[in-house]
Amino acid sequence: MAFGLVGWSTALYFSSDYNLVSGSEAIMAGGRPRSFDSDTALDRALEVFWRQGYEGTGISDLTKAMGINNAPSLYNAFGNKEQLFSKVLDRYADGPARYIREAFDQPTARAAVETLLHGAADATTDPDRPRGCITVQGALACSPGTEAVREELAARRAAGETALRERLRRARSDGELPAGTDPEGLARYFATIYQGIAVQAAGGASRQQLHGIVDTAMTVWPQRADA
Amino acid sequence: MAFGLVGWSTALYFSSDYNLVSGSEAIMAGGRPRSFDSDTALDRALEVFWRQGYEGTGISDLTKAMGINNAPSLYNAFGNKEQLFSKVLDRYADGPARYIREAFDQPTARAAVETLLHGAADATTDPDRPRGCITVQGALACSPGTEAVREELAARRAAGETALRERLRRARSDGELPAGTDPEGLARYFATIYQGIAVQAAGGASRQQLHGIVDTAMTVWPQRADA
DNA sequence: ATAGTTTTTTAGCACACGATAAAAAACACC
DNA sequence: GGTGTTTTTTATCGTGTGCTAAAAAACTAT
Repeated sequence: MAFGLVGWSTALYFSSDYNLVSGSEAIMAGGRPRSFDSDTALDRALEVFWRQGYEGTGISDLTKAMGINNAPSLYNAFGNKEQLFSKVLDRYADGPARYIREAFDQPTARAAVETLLHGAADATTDPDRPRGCITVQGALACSPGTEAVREELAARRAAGETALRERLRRARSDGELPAGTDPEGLARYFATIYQGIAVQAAGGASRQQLHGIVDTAMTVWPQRADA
Repeated sequence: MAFGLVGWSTALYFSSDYNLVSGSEAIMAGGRPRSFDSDTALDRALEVFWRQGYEGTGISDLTKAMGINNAPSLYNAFGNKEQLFSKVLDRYADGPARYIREAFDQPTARAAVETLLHGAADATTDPDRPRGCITVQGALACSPGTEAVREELAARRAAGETALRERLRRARSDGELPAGTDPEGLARYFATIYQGIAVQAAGGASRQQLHGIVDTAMTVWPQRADA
């Protein structure tokens, strides 16, 4: 009874979009095969959204870049423009922005922040990719009909800031940071640096210049009294 | 002869757009009077562009907000969308962003930077205006057809950074900053803070939080050895 | 071969975009 | 009151937007 209900409701949920690409490639039971690879298509879509922003990107820009001939194939595979953008953001986090999560693997908070910011300097000036950061320039300001996208990007930025704050909190507990340190304020400061670097990169600043900014920014790091 | 030629060519130049609003109100010789005030109309246009960005703003959004009934009146008064945006940016610099130029009136470079950044914290969170900074969020990323606007904004940001660099250079000459100070790098750092603050404000950070960021950012200020 | 499933293709929807030609309206000057 | 000038109004233009219904095509399983 319970199993039946659960199974039924689950099937009902998936039936609305089980042919959509979610994580890795979906298992297909028969039917005409896709003429394109979903992951590389997402990479192409990422590049366009990254360069042109959400509102600056048209469906035709996407299909052209993704190697999809017609709009219906795109809608069939990825849902509407907004859903596609979300999938693109996930792929961004797992691809070009993977360095962010990896920075938190550093043994000390200071090394984590340094790795994060120098990684940003590199990632936002990668010659093989668009300048800047899609999370910042994807939709900083937009028309009322795109508010949801703007808010999703703001939420993703906030999530990064939260992770940073928690890492700094832990560093204070561990004694890496002085007891008087304000983790919230410090995390906000480094998030501001991060986002400022994204704007600088979008404006044409060189990789070397951005690394210099990071070096300057790191000088605010609180020193322990006994150091 | 010379006067005639000059007068003629001047008239020719102005004849293409002498009815456009440039700085203050144009002197009109006869003709049907404007049904709207150009400066307040520009203020309304500024608000829309500020909130929605260049590409997120439609002509109909503008006419509605500016109190202009029909598109031709807008085109007649301000030229096309791109020209209107330029005039709006000028009005922004003389209005809500006036604090930027005024910050340079401070007696010391340090006071100038402090005034500039705390001014940014206030201006980007003014409850009576859109969040953030139009120079940053107006067109960070855009479609290929809007590249000129993106570049104009980048140029305006670069101009601010240049002014800051020159002020810091002077401070080094004056002895306010140590001889070993790098004015370019320091100016880039503070410009990054400024732009990061704009992103933070667009994302919903409070005024108080932004002032805290500024206080943290100012701790990098180089100390003289004899201080 | 047939049936079932999925994708692609074809064609087009309703609407919004930036921008403009032509005419009507409202003023100044004489 | 007429003339000249400028703005507003009316009615679009051509193009692009995000999106979709319906049919054809390409596969799997039987």
